[in-house]
Amino acid sequence: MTTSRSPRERPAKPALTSEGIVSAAVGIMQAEGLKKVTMRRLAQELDTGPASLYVYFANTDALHAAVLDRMLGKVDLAPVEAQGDWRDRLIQVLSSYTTVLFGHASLARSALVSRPGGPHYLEIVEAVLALLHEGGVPQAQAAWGVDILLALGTATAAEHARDDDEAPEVDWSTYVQVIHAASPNHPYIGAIGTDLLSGTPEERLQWAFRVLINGIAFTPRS
Amino acid sequence: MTTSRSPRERPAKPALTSEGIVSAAVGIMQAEGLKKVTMRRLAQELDTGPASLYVYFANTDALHAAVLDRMLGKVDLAPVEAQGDWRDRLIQVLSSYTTVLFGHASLARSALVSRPGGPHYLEIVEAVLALLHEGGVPQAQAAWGVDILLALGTATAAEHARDDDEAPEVDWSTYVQVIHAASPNHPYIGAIGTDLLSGTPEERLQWAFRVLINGIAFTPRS
DNA sequence: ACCTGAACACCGTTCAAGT
DNA sequence: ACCTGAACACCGTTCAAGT
Repeated sequence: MTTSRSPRERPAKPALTSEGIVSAAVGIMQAEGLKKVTMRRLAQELDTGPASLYVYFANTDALHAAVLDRMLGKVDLAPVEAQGDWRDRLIQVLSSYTTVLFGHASLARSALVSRPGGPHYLEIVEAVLALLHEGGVPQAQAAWGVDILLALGTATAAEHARDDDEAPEVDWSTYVQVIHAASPNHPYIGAIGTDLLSGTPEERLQWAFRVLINGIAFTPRS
Repeated sequence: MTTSRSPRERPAKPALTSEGIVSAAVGIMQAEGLKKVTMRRLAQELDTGPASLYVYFANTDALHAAVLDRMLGKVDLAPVEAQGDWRDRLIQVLSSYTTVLFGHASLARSALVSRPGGPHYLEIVEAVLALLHEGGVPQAQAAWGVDILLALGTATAAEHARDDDEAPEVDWSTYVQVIHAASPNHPYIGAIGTDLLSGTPEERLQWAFRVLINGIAFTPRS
């Protein structure tokens, strides 16, 4: 009487699909961090056993890669079609990419492990290539340049983003002390001092993107 | 009769020291990969219990960071004092840094997690700053530039290096198929085609370093 | 083909108790 | 201060058996 007629009373256990599994995984990640997105925890959430998930994902890395590509769907590619300097619009796309990863450090790290190749990642590659083309960057340089631009965004996110469940980033004053202590034996570090660490991650990354765009545009290949 | 007089028969259990623990950890890493460098496995190697190691390292990440800095001692900084174009010598130092990380992908990944700050890392930073100074790169640009140069080396190693115990890198032909499949909807990817993936990681990284050096030298901050 | 329970072989970290 | 055994709370992955 309770079970067959009224699926709302106890939500019917939904059939497993890759999409559904990834959705559940994203849910866990947003609530508790990627560290908790384990085969066992996910199976529990889906009311099944861990072994069932291996029908859809070969291993935990593959699962994380699928979560990553799902998240990359949030990247804002509108600047490609917008008005304005191509450099600025390229930086907007790259910043959006980085921002998505910034929210989940461990996700950025997984992007380093299994080079992303999902559909959303390809959209981003296409967008970057379109903007480099608009800027008249020689094709050979654009071909190798995309990779560098995205890799630097990924690496920055992996370094600076912190998941909720992780140890907090080391205190700034700790670094200042390290630099101060290093000064006697390291004259160049001493001379530059705290400017080594100045600026927000965002400011530094903006400059880094500009550096790369200039370098890619003006450095011939071999 | 056997134990007290002749330590060679059964090597005396050495007292624990940070240095000794790291040495044992490096040994395990070289034999079986960083994945096996766990508190439990290491304790077993040192003939003690896992809890003992927490006197020296706050957690597994801290242990891996110590292993990383030990490895960074192998980076060849001689080009700093050598003759020749400063750019070429800078690339030599950066290549040496990357090569050390290439041997152990998971180590490179750990460098992304806990920004390295050990003594050997500082030596490398100092070396890079010395060469940028020699090249007349403005100090503000050098200050932020070091970080980018090393981060790109780290990221490249994290992406391309494979540990023995890991899944092998995805087949090149797989990527070619992905690109081919993407062509209809992604004109720029289609136009560039396999040049997106051409070259060895080393060739690409050499060019990337050149791109960065040029960009850093010629892109003013703010 | 898809799903499952149960098992194997591991983990990190803490804590109370010892020296 | 340093070291330890034991415990708690987890993991990934495989496999034989079921539907």
